[in-house]
Amino acid sequence: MSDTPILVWFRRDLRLADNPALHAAAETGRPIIPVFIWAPKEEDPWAPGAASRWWLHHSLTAFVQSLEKKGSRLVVLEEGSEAGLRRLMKETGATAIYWNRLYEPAIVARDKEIKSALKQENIEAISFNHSLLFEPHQVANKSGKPFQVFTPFWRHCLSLDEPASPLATPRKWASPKEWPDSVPLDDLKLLPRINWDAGFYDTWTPGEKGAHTAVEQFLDEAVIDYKAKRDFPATVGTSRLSPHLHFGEIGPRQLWYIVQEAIAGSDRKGMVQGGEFYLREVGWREFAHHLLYHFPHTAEAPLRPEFGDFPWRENAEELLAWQRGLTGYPIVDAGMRELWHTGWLHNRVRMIVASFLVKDLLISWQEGAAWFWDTLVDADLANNALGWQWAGGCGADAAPYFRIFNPTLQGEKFDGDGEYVRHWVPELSGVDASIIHKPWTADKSVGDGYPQPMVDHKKARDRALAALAEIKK
DNA sequence: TTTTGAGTTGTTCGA
DNA sequence: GTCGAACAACTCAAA
Repeated sequence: MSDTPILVWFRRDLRLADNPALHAAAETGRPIIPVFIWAPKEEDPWAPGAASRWWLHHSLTAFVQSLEKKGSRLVVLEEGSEAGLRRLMKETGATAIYWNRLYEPAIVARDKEIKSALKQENIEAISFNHSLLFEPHQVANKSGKPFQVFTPFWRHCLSLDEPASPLATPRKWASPKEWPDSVPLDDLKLLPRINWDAGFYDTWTPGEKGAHTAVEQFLDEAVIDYKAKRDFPATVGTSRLSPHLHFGEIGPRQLWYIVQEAIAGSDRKGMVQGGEFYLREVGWREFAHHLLYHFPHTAEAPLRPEFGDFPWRENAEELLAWQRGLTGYPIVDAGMRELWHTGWLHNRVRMIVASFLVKDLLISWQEGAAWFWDTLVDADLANNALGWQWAGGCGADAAPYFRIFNPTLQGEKFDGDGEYVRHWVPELSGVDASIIHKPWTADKSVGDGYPQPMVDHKKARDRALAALAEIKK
């Protein structure tokens, strides 16, 4: 029994360093069979979108290579998770399964079921925390309830014990004498059939190594001025780590210690402030997971129930104009085109395009969330739900009622010289900075082929306020 | 139980 | 151009 193999079930923890399930399995000295199961139906209705699948394909490819360097392999299955695990145990004589926990409602339910079924049969099924600094069930306010406001949530987290130090990559581990069959990665058909992902390759390097390169770059360049620079989409002022974090190519505990170390090792004031602000953003990721775990309906439905009656408009044509980046508001269109081209969008611009869809067009945040889900390489259910509900005013935001972004003003504030717009909206590349965020005010027509604004913001704002007043009653 | 203080990211108006 | 107040009285978390 003690030398039977252990299955290490990899999901979105595609890394060797600080991987608790792998680490624990390696400690036993028993043979390890790494397994990945592609069973998107089990995550329904939130099976990975197209951009996510692109990332997953390349992340798995990189992960297979790192495993092979250790003399190991990745056994890929395409079937139901429980059935696949059982079949593999039978085939290999494995008597234990280790994995790292996830927190999406459908996955929690599935994993719980598998765990209790296996445990009843005396199979060792052990799960670990790899993806959060503070797990949802550890954090509660003084009345024992989950938090719904970020600041007290994060203050509370920081008062708890510091997250454990990251685990080292196991130097080596035993492998089974014979490897079971594995589905070739290409057979999963994760890559898009039409070639819309060309721009992704210039932008991203999925995989554990790519994640660490991104961290180093962030520490070298951006973290110093993070607080000041992170709002300007034309500069590389953010970490761009979100997809790496989502797929677990790096974990937040690693980030926590890397950033703390950088702060301690630097005498530059901006580093302390930048580092702390950055970790606060990591805290938002924690908060998003906290909320989705404790309020599992919030991927689909508003956290604030009164928003169930909100008079959203349905308008396929306007939704399409937004998706295509043809709204006539340059900063919105630049953002939507960056998203389409790179599978990612700067955080400031996410807020701007979201506010435009929800407040200016009065199209529901769920429509926006669905589009982001399909097009973002970092699409993450918890973060997506929190972000869109925040934009919609129906989520965890203490004072949302009068916050309606003005797309012209936002453009002028955060892309003052128009560099970002010029890059993503070539029709406007020759337009002067003074009017690039309001090209419709030009004396003579500018921007060949660029559309007129699809709504008048002032009127749209009044319409949104009226709609908000309606559900207040 | 009641009270009190505070809340990611904003905009507009009028001085 | 800059600044503070109003937006509208809300909800959460802690004392």
